[in-house]
Amino acid sequence: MFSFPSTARTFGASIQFDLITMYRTNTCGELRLGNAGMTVTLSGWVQASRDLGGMTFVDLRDRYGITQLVFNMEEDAELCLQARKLGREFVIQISGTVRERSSKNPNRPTGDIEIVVTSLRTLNASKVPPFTIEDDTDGGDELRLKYRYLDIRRQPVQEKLMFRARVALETRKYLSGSGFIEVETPNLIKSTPEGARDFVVPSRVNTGQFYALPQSPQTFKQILMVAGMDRYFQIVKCFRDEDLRADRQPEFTQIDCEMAFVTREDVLQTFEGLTRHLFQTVLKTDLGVFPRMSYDEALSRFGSDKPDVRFGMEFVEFNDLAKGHGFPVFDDAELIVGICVSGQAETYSNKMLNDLTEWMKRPQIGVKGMVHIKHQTDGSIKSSVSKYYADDQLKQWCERAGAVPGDMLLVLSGEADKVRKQLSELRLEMGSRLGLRTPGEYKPLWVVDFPLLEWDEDSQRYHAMHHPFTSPKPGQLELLNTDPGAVKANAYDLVLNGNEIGGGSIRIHDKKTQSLMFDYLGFTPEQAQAQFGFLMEAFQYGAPPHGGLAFGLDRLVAILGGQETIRD
RNA sequence: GGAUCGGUAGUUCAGUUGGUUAGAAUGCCGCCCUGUCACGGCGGAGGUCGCGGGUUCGAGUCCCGUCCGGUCCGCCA
Repeated sequence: MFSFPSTARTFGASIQFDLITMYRTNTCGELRLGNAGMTVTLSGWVQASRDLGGMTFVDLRDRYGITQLVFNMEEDAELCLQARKLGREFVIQISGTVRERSSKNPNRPTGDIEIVVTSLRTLNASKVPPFTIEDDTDGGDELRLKYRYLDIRRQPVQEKLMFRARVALETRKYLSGSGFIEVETPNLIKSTPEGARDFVVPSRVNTGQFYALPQSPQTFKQILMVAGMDRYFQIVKCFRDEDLRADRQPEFTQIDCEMAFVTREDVLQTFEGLTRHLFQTVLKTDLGVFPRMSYDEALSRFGSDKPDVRFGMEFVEFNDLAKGHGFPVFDDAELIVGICVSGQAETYSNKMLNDLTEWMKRPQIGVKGMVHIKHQTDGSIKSSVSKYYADDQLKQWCERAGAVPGDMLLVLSGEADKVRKQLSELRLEMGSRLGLRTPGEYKPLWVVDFPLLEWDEDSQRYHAMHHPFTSPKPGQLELLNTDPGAVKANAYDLVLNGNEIGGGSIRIHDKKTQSLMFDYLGFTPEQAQAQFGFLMEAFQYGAPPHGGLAFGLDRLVAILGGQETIRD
């Protein structure tokens, strides 16, 4: 594409060191037809160059856009030859005149004009980049990370960074406007394990001693409530030394908030407001009033504590209808539960059902088998369990599930907790396959009344489901001794399209209850004192009732931006 | 910690049952081209097939080991 010998293009060969008093009069994204005739100076990177022989076009790029430069052999041969030498990603400065194009490019905001260049200066040459700096790059993930500065030059990445900044700015605006004060909390702290492994930083002064990096500013924000800050927030890095996943990073950012003298209702209203504000300002979408659902209800209707409520396909239980008909798989099962898939009785062939069953048998899900009942459009029943149940009996199943002719039931059975999880996966998969999880549709949901404790098989004891500072719902503390698993916490999660984007609780604010909790969770008084003594001491100096919540900023940004992963 | 998939040209990938000189696209270099914008046409260069060992007349291909990366499980209040 370039007609000069490669020696002329070696790194730095043509850098000019004249005194430059000004780099640009405009950016590469702002000139329009109305600017025609203006003399301008632009600086930026060479995106691409097209040498047509008699004339050469160069696309000049910066953060704001791309502007086409034109060089003509007949008008200025020397300059045109100079332009041909430019390689990709050279940093150049040009001056010239804005001119209306004879053939316009409707795909670019600046596509109606071009710059007739009268002077060209190379500010810095560039090696050929290892991947193309285009919207659809040819570079793999690893390469893009190694040359992150080149990756970020790409417009889609720049847009994502700007988008994230905008979400953070709108968050600050909203919370500041609601009386929240942004406070920075320490990063080099004493280890206060919260379930995950701590990252650790060796101390230079005390050899052999280590600082921990915070997994969240949880205890600090509670201290700030005792300190009378009333309303605190922070957009803060948190660190957890655990293995990564597509939606999980060891270092991530939270919008962390805490409020004093609030009930659960106050907290939910405040952060419903924040979420609505973000969707309003960033996506121009009104989320309306967020529905609420108890943890127990979410689990029995959707098998998940973070259900995607963009579509129905709710769980239907069949224990009474299924048992006692000689089908051993069902007779032995703790729970027989299914979903009704609308209009698929005749679309889903046996092969498709087999493939689906194989998909469900993968170790990640691990079902042993799946029963289907097709309510055919002619009113008949086709089922994999016809051997054990009469058509009339199976029609009762359909009736319970609200299945009309043309619908299909998919039924799983087994141990209750496990089978709910499995059916939840199936529900999401069917929702995706049938296109019911509409991109651009947003259905928020508060999941409330989480259990306070969770049984852990490994250690044979109860663990805090949220964290040990979460308060039980009023009047439930006494249940701890009789039926610990039934105690509900004053905790809540904000769920959006099947993603947990935030979670929080009303906290314990008195030493007695907090000690009781630690004791119950298996901390000895000494351990509790050593790890959380500072908090319990603070609670003795007039700790106000308080509660709060934390959002995962990157997950929120990913959902707002319609992304699958939080990586970029 | 475990399972699994991958590593071949600058880059993204293909490579059959183990068999001649390892291919494509794109990028790069050169020549031609005055309205391109994924410019076009012609030509060219470019490879330690991740690394080490083994089987074999012969290994990109099969086996063992190892390193690196992805995904999933465990883990992640």
